[in-house]
Amino acid sequence: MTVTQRHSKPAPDFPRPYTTVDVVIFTIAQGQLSVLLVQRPEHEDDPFPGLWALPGGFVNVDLDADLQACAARKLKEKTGVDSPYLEQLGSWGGAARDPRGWSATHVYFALIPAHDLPLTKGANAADVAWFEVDELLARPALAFDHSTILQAAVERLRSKVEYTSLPAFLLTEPFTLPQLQQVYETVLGRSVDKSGFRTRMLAANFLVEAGHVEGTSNRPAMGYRLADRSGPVVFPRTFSPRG
Amino acid sequence: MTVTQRHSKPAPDFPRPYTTVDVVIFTIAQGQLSVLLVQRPEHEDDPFPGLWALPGGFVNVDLDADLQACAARKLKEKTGVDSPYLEQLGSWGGAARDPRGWSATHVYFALIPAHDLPLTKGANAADVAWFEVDELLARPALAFDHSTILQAAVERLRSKVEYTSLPAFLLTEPFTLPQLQQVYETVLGRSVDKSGFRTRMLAANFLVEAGHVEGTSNRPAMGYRLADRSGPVVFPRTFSPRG
DNA sequence: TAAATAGTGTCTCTTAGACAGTATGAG
DNA sequence: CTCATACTGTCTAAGAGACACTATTTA
Repeated sequence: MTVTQRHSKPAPDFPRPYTTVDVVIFTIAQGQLSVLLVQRPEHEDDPFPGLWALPGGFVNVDLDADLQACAARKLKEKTGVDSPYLEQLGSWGGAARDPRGWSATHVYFALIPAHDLPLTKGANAADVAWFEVDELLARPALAFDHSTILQAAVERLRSKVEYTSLPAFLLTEPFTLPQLQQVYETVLGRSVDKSGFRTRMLAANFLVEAGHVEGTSNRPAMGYRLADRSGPVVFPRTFSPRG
Repeated sequence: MTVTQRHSKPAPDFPRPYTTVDVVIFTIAQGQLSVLLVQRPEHEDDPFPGLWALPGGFVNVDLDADLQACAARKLKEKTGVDSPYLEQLGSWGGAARDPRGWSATHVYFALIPAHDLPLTKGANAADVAWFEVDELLARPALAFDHSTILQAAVERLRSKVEYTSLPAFLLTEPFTLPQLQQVYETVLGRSVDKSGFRTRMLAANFLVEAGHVEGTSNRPAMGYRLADRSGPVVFPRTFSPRG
């Protein structure tokens, strides 16, 4: 895809900000909500050398048809995952966030199934690793304004988990209701009543049975798949326990 | 504010997309949910000549400290309103949305109190007018991808109105509960039970009494102001009537 | 007193939450 | 058998929705 200058005069010759796309990639690793980061090059002339940052980079106007495609490309490059849950989080732009000048980044957030990539340098690229979200939030030290962005992403995720089926996208299919409940509890950071949880999930009608799954031990549980992988289901209420 | 090239090498010399900011400005005009549009110049070489579009334009890297400031500036220019409710809606970018080339727009949405600007050309600038949202959605004919963006903005607004105090930002203070209820009903397009509505609003604890307001006729009603104008309050449940 | 709008009381029914119970597998 | 985990039943209390009622003004 190339930029075509059709029968229109060019846009006024304003100085243009840098345009980038960043992706906040969540997974459950080692039983913790985790996010994928890449390490900035150590070269002194690069901004934030050696610091960790969200995966992302400049929009390529020849490769990327639109912003979502650009985000999907970057996600594929870092994780190999092809069709995860991917939604737009927002955009951050200003004069101060990048020492090279005025820049704006379009941020997406992705959920991918539990990844066994250990919490060390990754396999696909050097200097890629999973980090536990809670540790990053406690000691924010990411490049650019990425700590702020990460915080917004976690807030959005935790808030949506209260009333949607989003956590299902963090599991490989088929999964069991106890597994799903565990993911909810991990993300929310609190326990949830089993009976109410099951009623709620089944009433929302977004799961289809997929035969019994041989658990690691004891009684096998029913396995489920998502009826529709295009997006989460919204529950009429929140999970909040009684006041 | 100018772009400073500090002790960092410049960013790689990728072609940069155009960067714009657009604002979806809602108000209640003539008892209808309405949005402010500006007419594109008639000049043949301009994209979408003569069509109506959302107010917005290129980011000015010298004037605008960040995206939000840019949106606030554009809103002030068109309406004179200074500190409305302003939240980010999202961003749209791609090769196809502007004939002049790859572009990305950061979209904000604003709520301003009922405006008496008639549904004709405005006072501040030529070619500015309020349009009823429902008519625009029924016959989408805006420039660029602005019909798509408007639809997303209306969906976001209607969805948030179900469980937040957002409509209060569409009223001038002090306002009465019946007035507020009327705004909810206008935006939602359905009626709401008076008793439940009052209980809910008062329980949410975001209103402070401001003395009785002389109504246009009959019994005067209590006037209220917002306890906190920085953002809406979130209700624990939705407005949905019983199934 | 009538009309109009502001504001309250009350009943019912749904349902979330809590928790105790039963079912079904492994060893 | 026991133990562990999957799954179900039941009680209770909060609160939303529906609607009828009272209150306070103008004309």
